Amino acid sequence: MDKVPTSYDVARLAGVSRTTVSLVLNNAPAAHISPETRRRVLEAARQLGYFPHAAARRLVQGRTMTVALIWHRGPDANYRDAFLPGLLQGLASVLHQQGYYLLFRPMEVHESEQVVLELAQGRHADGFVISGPRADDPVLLDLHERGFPLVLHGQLPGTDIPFVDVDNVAGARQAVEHLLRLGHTRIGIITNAPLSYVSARQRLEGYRLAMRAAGIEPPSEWIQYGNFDEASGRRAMQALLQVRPRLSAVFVASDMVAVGARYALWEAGLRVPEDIALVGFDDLPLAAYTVPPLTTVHVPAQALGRAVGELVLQRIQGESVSSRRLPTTLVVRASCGARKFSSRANLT
Amino acid sequence: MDKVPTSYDVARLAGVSRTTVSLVLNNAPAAHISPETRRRVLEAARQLGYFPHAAARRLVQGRTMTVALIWHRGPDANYRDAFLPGLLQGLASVLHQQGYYLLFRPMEVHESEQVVLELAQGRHADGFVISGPRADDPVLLDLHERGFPLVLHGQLPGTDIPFVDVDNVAGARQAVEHLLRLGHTRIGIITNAPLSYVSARQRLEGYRLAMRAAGIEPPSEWIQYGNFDEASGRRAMQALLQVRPRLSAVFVASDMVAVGARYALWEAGLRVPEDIALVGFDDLPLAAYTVPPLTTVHVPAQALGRAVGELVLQRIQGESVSSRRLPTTLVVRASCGARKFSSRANLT
DNA sequence: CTGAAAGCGCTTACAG
DNA sequence: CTGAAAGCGCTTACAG
Repeated sequence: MDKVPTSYDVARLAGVSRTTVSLVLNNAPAAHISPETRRRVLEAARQLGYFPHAAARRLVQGRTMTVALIWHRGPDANYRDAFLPGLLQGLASVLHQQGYYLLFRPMEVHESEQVVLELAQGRHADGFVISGPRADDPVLLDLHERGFPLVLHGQLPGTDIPFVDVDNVAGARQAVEHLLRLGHTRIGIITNAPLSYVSARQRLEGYRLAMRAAGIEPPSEWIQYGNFDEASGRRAMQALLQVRPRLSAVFVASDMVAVGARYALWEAGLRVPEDIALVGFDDLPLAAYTVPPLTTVHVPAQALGRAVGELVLQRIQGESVSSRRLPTTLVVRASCGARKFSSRANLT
Repeated sequence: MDKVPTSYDVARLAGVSRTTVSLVLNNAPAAHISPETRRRVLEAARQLGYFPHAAARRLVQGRTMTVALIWHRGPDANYRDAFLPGLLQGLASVLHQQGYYLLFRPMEVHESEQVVLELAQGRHADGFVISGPRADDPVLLDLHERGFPLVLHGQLPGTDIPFVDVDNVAGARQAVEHLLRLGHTRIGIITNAPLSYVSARQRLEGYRLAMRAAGIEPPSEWIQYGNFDEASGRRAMQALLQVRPRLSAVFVASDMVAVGARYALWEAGLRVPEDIALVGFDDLPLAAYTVPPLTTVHVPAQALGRAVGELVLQRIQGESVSSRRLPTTLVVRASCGARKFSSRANLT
């Protein structure tokens, strides 16, 4: 590989000192450089294809201009993967706009938050976005308390580390209110995950709030628990089908789980939405192409990425920030029965 | 933020020189350190939470232990996003295993490969994986010729830059041979993209090879062109439905396009697979949950990521490598008609 | 087996 | 307006 030019090469070619090269290239505000000198330096740099050595800059400036995204893999890996491209896109665009780089670090189940400590202490990044934080590790809290810029994507109960999340309670509530408005009263729920997950508790809470506001106290047999995947949705729906008289609608707090629930209905010979109406949560790309298309709560993955990026950048600049709960929007398709459709014309 | 410990702090606490600290922590092979000294250094480092300053190491060692993933966004952004999590996961795991970090850099349509030059010349990374390379830029070839480790994900015609891709020709051929084996002879094709895309040309080629081997010369009206998304698939299928006598099967060289094609069939009141059999390409997660489930050619995203990681690491180590075409596997579900299914029992 | 010294390529006070 | 010098925190020959 060719040797790469240094600021010395640029200085020599332009006939100035390395100081001047640095001043020009960094647009140093104080130092006033003559237009002619500036031009010569810029031209020399361009000609040599010079870009300052990142490590040298980082060392002397004491900052890396890098944010690390810690991406937890876990039992919900498939589920979360669906959000990765959007989140990454949103985060990267905000960072790039401010001249920051993005270090991507997936974390396997067996790895501990020790990884974050290592990245932080070794100054690989100026700040961290932790996606899918786990509650059982003190490292994060310790780093946060020591002032290290940390922002969570997803909530971690019992800490004051700033987080970004979707407003799960309001989103679920919207979904259920929509069903209520359509005249349903016997509305069941399948959660997206076990209640050990914050999001599952919150979505269930939204369901309860909507029902109570309508004067309905849902009995426990109307509530079943999903576990991220389709199989869990199928099982849960089979359980709900035992309820007598039959439920007329079910809110499934995850699109993937909803796909399994829909399968169970098909197996049981029930039509959607004529026999049972369905509303999902997440608005995964596939939701628009299920049969019938799934009415669901849209989760704005890119906006989450941007928000998380904005917060971590503010933290890096030393500002204090407060957590953000992004609003969701209900996407009405055919599975809720709000739209008239012949099964043929509304496949997608 | 607290000040972070340096090797000097560790040296002082352990009662040795910084040289020794470095030797111990880097497991320097030559220098034999007494077990007692080693233990003291390790203990001191642990106690202080010391990790060497990344920038300082990079500067002195002349390498970053980082690979950059350049992710092109383009007209096919949605399409490619579906592969991002798998690719990223495979790539990151290979890199991590060898102690490398991953820098993620999305590239918008308006940005040029100049970005790669900047990252390379500024020594932000030791090597690059370029996903979705574009043919119209000389920067990549120039960097490659200067010996910079570059590996492409997806092919770039007319260069000898090593690439990793799926074997599109063989995959398409498999798909079509499967339909032929089921007794179909009037088999149409909808490409995944315009023929300006290498993968589209190759998949069409696989189709042609299979047909010719069966003694069938498909007329041009059997061939329609998709353009990544569902809408293009719908249009293309509508065109294919004009063919008389009717085709009995269609190979759609992209699952997303296939979803649109399937929609067109629904609109036309045709059943899958009874009236027209369908085979897709890619095996996106949603393929298992279309109605009926889509028989398709599986593209191993994670394996692509691992392969691309292995190649770039070898290039960084100075080895020369040759491009790799990974095999695909046909996933037989219900849309091809090979599996008996009642429409109810085989929704998923 | 261990330490003193040089040097990686920058930026940044500090002089002039 | 521009240059000489120090220093960021490491690793690595080189001595001892």
